[in-house]
Amino acid sequence: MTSQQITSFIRLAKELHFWRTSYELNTTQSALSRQIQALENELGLVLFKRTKRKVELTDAGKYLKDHWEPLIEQLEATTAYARKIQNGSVGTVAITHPGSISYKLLPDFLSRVSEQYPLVKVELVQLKYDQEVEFLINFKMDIAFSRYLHSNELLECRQVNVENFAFAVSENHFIKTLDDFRTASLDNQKFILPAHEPGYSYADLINQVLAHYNIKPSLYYESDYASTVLALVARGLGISVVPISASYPFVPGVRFIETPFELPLYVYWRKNEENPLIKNIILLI
Amino acid sequence: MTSQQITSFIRLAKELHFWRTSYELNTTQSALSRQIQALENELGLVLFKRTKRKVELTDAGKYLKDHWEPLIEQLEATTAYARKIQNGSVGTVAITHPGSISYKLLPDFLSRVSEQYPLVKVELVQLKYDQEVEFLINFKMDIAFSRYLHSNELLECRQVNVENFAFAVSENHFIKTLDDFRTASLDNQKFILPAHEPGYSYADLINQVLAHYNIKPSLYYESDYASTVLALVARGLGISVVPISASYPFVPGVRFIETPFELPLYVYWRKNEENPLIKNIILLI
DNA sequence: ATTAATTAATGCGCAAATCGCATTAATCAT
DNA sequence: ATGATTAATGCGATTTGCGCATTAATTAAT
Repeated sequence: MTSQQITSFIRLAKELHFWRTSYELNTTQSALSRQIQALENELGLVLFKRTKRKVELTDAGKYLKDHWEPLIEQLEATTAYARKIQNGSVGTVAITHPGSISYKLLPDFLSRVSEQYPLVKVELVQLKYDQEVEFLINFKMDIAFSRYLHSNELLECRQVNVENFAFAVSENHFIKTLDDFRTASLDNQKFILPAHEPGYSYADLINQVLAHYNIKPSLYYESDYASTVLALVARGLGISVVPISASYPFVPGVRFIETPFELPLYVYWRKNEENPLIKNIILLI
Repeated sequence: MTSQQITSFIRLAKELHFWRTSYELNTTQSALSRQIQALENELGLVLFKRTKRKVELTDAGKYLKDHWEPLIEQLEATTAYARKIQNGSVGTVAITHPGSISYKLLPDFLSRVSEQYPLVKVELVQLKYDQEVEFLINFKMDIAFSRYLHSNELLECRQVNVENFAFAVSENHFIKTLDDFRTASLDNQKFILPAHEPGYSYADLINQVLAHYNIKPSLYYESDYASTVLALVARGLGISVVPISASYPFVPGVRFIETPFELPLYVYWRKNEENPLIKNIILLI
């Protein structure tokens, strides 16, 4: 049984005229006639009552006309969907990202994704920096935006952009400008910073900033999540150093003081990624 | 696209082994390999990732395996049902019958029908005798059980059985035996009889019965429906003459007095009936 | 009643597809 | 390094499918 036979049958069942139907199907009357004969033989069914003059459906033929048509449509819809899977315009992509980009860069990116690939589902996760590589390699994540410079043979890496660091201080804090950091004494100030593990690029960059202003933070809270950090700053619990993009949403009670120090953002993915969907998404970045 | 290709694909998608699958499908490995290739080419899809050593599904292949299988099953179920329609084990038959056979003969017959053809639906109607032929010819009815002897060129007729007439009298009526009909005077008795149109066999037969007992009913109610007639008799509104089978259900308040007069039952259907279902049902009678 | 027109089936020849056999090439296990 | 496994492929034989032309049946028209 061929899909062609079935579609021919359905068309003929509607037209009830061999010659006209064969013309519409871009074939000859003889071919159509024999296709239908073959179908009837194979199924052991008489689909049409034919005279030399008229063609009409049998009861069984009527039934099959009604019930095959939606099936064939479904069949075609299914293969069409499979084709979308294959060319990567359908599926799910898991992305991990630092909290700071969720205000501007990530939404911009996601709106481009859903514009180009409306059927694609994106799973967003914020991972700690030390899990990023592992989750990519284990296929738990597909794409990682990261502030950190990882070097791994299995991963590809590109720098996405650069932005400046900013101090985040409470609105009421006596430090209000960048100059205040140079002049004022900061010995008693608490700092709220991400986990400080030497050898990791992000921590190193923050240290550079602090060092430039002669800050040696002795007391601080520790958090890797921008939203948490800023909430603590707003409550006057300390000063933090964050990417300036963390200031995009209005954060009540927090003053951002931009520094000239720069912070890159990287994106990582598996080398030789085979999934066409993920390849497509990466091309969008 | 062939149904064979699809079933081959599904089997291979389960086995993930060309040689074994081809063996199960009673064909050769080369044939199967090329079938799958042809399918992939036609659809523009890569269904399997093959190495010389291993076969595994692509994402698109996985999707199609999951979604094609139920479709194919439905397709087969559909043709199977169509085959039932063709051989007449599925469909609807409209039957008209006199009320009196609905107690014994008709239920017996219907239980044989639903035993042999469990999927067949039967529509039961009680028509007046003068509509029976018309409705058969107009395809409003398919089979007619009738007490009447119609002669029509387009119809076939067989006698189904013969039963006796019986008088139906109220329980309290002074007439209690057949002898009472010979001896008692019945001049003032009301009779409840079907429409009395001369020339119709059933009416004639009843007249014969009445004549034999020297009854000349002058006053009577008229009804063609057994259940109505008996209800009137039970209320003491008159005497009736009915087929003895009308006594099968317990009819409170009615006494049946069997006579030796016989009454045939006929069955009618269209000559050269084409519908295989109706032909099958008629064969059951 | 005869003729013409319509229309589905069919015989025939050719082209294309399919199949099975045997072989090849890649991969895995030992 | 060797042998075993396994999917792809070249090749020849067969089958299938198509188009053309014709046939046969039926309807419409004269």
